[in-house]
Amino acid sequence: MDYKDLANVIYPDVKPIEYYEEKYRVRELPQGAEVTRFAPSPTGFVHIGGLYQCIIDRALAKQTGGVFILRIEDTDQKRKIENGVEQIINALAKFDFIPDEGMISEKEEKGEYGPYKQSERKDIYHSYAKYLIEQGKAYPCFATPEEIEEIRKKQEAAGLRTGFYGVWAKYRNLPVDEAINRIKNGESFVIRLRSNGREDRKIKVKDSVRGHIEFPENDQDAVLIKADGLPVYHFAHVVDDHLMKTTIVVRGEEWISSTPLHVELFNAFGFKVPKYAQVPNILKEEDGKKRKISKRKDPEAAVDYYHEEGIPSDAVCEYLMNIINSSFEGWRRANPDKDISEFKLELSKMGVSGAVFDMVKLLDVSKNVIAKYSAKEVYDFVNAWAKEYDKELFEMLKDEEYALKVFGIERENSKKPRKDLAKWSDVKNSIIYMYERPKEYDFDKIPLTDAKKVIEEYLNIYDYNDDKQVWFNKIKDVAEKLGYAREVKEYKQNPEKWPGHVGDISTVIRVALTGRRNTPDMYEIMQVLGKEEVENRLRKIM
RNA sequence: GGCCCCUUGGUCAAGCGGUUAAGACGUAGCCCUCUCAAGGCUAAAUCAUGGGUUCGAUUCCCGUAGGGGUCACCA
Repeated sequence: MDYKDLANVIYPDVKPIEYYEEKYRVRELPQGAEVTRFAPSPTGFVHIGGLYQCIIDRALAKQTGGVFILRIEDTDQKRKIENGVEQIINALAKFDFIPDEGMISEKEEKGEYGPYKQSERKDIYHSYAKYLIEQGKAYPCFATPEEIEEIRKKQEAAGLRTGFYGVWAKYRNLPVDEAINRIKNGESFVIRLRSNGREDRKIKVKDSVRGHIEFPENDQDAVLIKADGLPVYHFAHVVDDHLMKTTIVVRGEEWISSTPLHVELFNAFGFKVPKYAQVPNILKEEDGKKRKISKRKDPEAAVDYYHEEGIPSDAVCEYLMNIINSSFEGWRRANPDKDISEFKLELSKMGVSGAVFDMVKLLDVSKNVIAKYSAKEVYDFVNAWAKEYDKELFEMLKDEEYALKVFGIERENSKKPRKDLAKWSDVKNSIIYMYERPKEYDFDKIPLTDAKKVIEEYLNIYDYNDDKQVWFNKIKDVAEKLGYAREVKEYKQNPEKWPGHVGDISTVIRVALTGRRNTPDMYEIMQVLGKEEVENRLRKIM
């Protein structure tokens, strides 16, 4: 009885790995092309950190002529939720992340290197596990939870490292025939790596973001295949990324400490180790301390949050790109109209320390992004957002022609478009007065009787067809007639000479029209409201 | 606790042996302006700490502190 017999007892009916090695050929890609992959569990939840990784994955693939894969890591049944894959795909699609290859719906996929859902790759994992067993590089382990606990306690009592290694790896040297007997008796078991590593030897791993990292070799007989027959992450990662020809693994920094194991596994098979880019987490500041942004505590950890708030996905991506490569900001300034995909992302320029998520900065980025949209684009975005999240706004926007005029204020014919919108959820409040007449008026320091006089005078000379210059001169005329300074500058030089200046007069008109003291350009507002509405609103004061 | 990673203004950060230590967001002030949003200008604000190495350290090395990660039949 040898390892081969053992392997045959455990996995009698699987194909040899040569079959898969033959099936998944080397990709025909340009020199230097990167194959990247985003590999979430089907929890239905996309974390902002996941989006961050996707941006890197896609950028690397795109700028090198490579491939961006979406793979689903569903080897843990506990993590699975109904339609989790679909939800992830949809969430990513909202940010224009359409993978080149991999899952495209709950059950469908595209590409030649699948299946792209790990639960459907069981046979493949078994083939590779079998190969390792035949080589004596893996073995069945029958340790019960109680045994494992016992070992751990002994190790702790002795002040040693915990885990299955060296003499502690209880079933590592179990004779083959005994193992076979136990298996035939139906005993539950896992497959563990028979590690060759030594803790007193160092290995150096290159990380594309951090440079070289040195650690002790892995010497743990890590579990490869669980008792349920599904692989553990480490094993699936090695098999999948080898077979899918991944060239660079972008993943969170929590994986750094397991790379020695991964390297050992790649070496055990004789496979080429991919590059690793282990990226920092996005942090949240709380009570002066920084911590990883959390799914449970922080709503902004979920990418859906941004969609609900109406923060354009372009803005979120640009903000994240800022964190990935801070030179992006300068590039954007120099290339205001280029697509984000034209920016050349460089892993070596990436920050390594983990950035605190800054919502204020995001909103600022968002203002700039929105300022570049045309009235029609704004309309389409707002409309789509309102349809889902604000029925009242959606109804308000039914008259598209009018809405386009409203969104065109200080936008459409302006070289310096207004920058006051940061998210679609701000829209209603910022345009409501274009749809509803003011309910109350507050003229600030101007008494109501004076306000009425202003309106009365103004109504006499108001003409819808005036151009902006004439329009403004008429307001100045009203100011002068009522004894207010015609120019703000004059007023500032001798404030005691007048009760106020032209600005106060226009404030009266503004409040009468909109109920607000602060609005965008009043001339444009009046043009959009139209002659009749302007006159009606003004008369209402009287 | 072992191992590993990280540490420049409030935040994101440039820097890669000699700099007045960029820039952006935010904050404050001024200018512009019919108000606001912008825009322009200006200001305050940073190299965690102790040792080395060096003519010279933010930069290189070591220690310390602080933060984070990891030590699962979870990813």
